[in-house]
Amino acid sequence: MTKHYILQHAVDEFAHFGYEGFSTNKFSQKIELNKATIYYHFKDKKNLYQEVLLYLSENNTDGVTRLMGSEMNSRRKLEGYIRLYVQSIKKHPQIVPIGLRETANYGSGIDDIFAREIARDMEQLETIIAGLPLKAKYKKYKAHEIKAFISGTVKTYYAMQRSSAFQKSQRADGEILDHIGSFVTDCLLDALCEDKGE
Amino acid sequence: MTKHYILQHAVDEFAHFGYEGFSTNKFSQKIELNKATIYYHFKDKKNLYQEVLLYLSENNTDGVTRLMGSEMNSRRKLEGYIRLYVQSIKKHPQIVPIGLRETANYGSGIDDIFAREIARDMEQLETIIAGLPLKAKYKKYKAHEIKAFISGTVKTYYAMQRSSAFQKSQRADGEILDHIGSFVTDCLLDALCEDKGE
DNA sequence: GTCTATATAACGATAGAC
DNA sequence: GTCTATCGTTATATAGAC
Repeated sequence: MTKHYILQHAVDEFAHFGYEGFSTNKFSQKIELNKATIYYHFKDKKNLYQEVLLYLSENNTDGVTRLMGSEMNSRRKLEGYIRLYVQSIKKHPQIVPIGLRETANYGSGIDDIFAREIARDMEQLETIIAGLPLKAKYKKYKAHEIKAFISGTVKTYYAMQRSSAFQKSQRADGEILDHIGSFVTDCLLDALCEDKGE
Repeated sequence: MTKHYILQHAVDEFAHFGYEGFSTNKFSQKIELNKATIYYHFKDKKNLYQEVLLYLSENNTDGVTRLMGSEMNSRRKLEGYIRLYVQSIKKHPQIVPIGLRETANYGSGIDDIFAREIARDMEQLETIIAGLPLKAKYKKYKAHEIKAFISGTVKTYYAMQRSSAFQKSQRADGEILDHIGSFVTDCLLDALCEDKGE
């Protein structure tokens, strides 16, 4: 299906150049399809980008919802939450640059549907945290700080490892992401939770 | 001085729209200066952007260097390192969106001078970490993970608080940044270091 | 559903008057 | 040092043939 073909390649193109840097001219040439064909399948550039965002966020919330319904304790649920996040980036590494740019735009390009998905994700993380045996000094922190820790650290580390400004370790994506995922999980649990609590 | 006037406003414009989204036409109208005047003071758009990056990174490395030469123990030095980072964003909040987009670009727009500054910063952080009484399980982590934690979490949290997609707390910049700075500091020291070590 | 051809606007950048 | 005027290019988007 042509529409799917366009979408798949648009994910890479937006990840590489960003929304403003994305050119329909160059993109159509690169994927060897006429520009008008793209406009037949997608209303405009903005619509194509929104579909890309939707495609990248698919099934993420489902996994977390399944996790919430499980019998695990809160420590395991937080581990699972981070693992699901890492897995989503393994599946679609384009989430990293696209997500970082969205963060940089202070959510100006986020529509209502997306805002609601974000709110739901934040509520689920909030629930997990509420079940943790938090040390007293960490009780003032909520889901926002933890979310910023997880997504900020994982994306930044992945981008650093892919960056030309740092010595490239040339490790595979999966290895890099598992590594930083473990760091975030260990760091969070060791810092925030009472020893061997729960 | 006109050149400084242009630069000051360019910082805001690039922070708002990104490099590709920055229009010399609109920018010149906004600051009520002729477009040709801008091109008299700056060779081209790329040069203006590089000067913006340079302006935003001024004096940051100096503070860290001063910190390194002090008599503090490594815990205090790490606290100081994070505080200096937070202060640099307080002084120039535009670092957040611009920095996030640079990270998203995997360092493709970073020239050699900048790459060397980054490398030096990383070495200094490495030295601080080497002096910490790390728990055995954290000895495998280096400056890259810690750097990603600090800069990723602070920037992401600040952007989230400024974002329309989240409930805005309407706190002032300084308050937001001190808050997340404390979180990062506490979290890092509590997780990584042996209790009351050193 | 995919193409050719084109409309219209904005882009970055510069020549030259003052 | 700042302006007017304009160049050449590229951008997003569409009308209409097939």
